[in-house]
Amino acid sequence: MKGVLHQHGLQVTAQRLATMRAVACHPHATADELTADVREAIGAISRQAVYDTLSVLVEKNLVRRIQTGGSPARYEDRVGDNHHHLICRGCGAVVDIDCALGAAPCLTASDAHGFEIDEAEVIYWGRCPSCRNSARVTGTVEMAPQAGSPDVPKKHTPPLQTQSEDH
Amino acid sequence: MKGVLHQHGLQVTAQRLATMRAVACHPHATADELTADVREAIGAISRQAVYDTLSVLVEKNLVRRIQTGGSPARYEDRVGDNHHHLICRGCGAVVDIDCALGAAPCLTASDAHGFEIDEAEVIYWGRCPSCRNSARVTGTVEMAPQAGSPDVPKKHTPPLQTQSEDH
DNA sequence: AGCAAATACTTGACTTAGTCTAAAATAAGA
DNA sequence: TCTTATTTTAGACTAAGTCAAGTATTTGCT
Repeated sequence: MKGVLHQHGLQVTAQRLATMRAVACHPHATADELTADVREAIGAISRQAVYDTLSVLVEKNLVRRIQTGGSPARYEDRVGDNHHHLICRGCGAVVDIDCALGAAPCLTASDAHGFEIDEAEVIYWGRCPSCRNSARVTGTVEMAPQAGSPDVPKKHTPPLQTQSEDH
Repeated sequence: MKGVLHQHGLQVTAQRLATMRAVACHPHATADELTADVREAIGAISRQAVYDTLSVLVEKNLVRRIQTGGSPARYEDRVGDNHHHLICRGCGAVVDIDCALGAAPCLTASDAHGFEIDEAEVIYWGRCPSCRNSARVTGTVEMAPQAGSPDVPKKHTPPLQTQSEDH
């Protein structure tokens, strides 16, 4: 792990190592969650140091940043293998999905408009099993909610069940 | 246009009509850009009214919200036809791309993990022709920049050349 | 046309996620 | 060990968007 940093011409610091470890242990975690995790591990770290480390790692292609749908950026370890993500509209859980089409053919757009394409990001949006259930339960109750869609969990304090299901 | 609002049980107001018109004229524009546009059209509108109108339209599936990569949300008119987006890493320009695979087969994930998938969002990341050129020009200069990647345009005041190339 | 109720708009404070800057601390090479 | 370059910290700042209370506009009804 130290070696990886060194190879890329980066100084080896406790903060960086701990941040890398945190990303490895909690795929799809937000910067805030990672900060909390690193704090538990090494006592203290500034928010800024975590952001900085993550940016450096993203730049060096050691970590991938996933930024979607208004929710804060998430980070993961799995780079290089073109895999995609399945995100629950209800609770925000993120699950890895292997590319439906094999290696990287989904990189091919029908018409590139002169662009030089370097990545095809695919995000499947849906509802995880438990959110499907709870939506159904709420739906049967005969208590017509005042306003707002009944299934969107009010946006505050997202449950954050970030779990990876590697296989 | 009034009819569309009416059909969905929404009150017809000048602000809403103007906002709809703005989205139609400027696909992939941000809320701020749309606000500016509406102000030109009808004199004044609050930021909040624009956000509110856009949210309602998104909810009714009359407008699609595209939220990616740290840049502010963008809105477009084209709904219902499963098309994708090609975004320039340099200037943030967004271009519509017809689905490479036909109607909607890209909705099929290899393993849905029990999720009920309702949308597959595909974003192609790359570099538009003009950003490719300017990067090359800057690259030839023998002036080794101090820090940061030489091609990322400093993040401030994004050029916002949001242009749609419908065909 | 006029009126009451429902819906929409305005204003301005607030929140969240992230960035900038300058100073203090730390690591690496001589 | 000393010096210099790089990192980290702290805290102010910014951008994008949300919340809430009060005011204004639409709409359906008479």
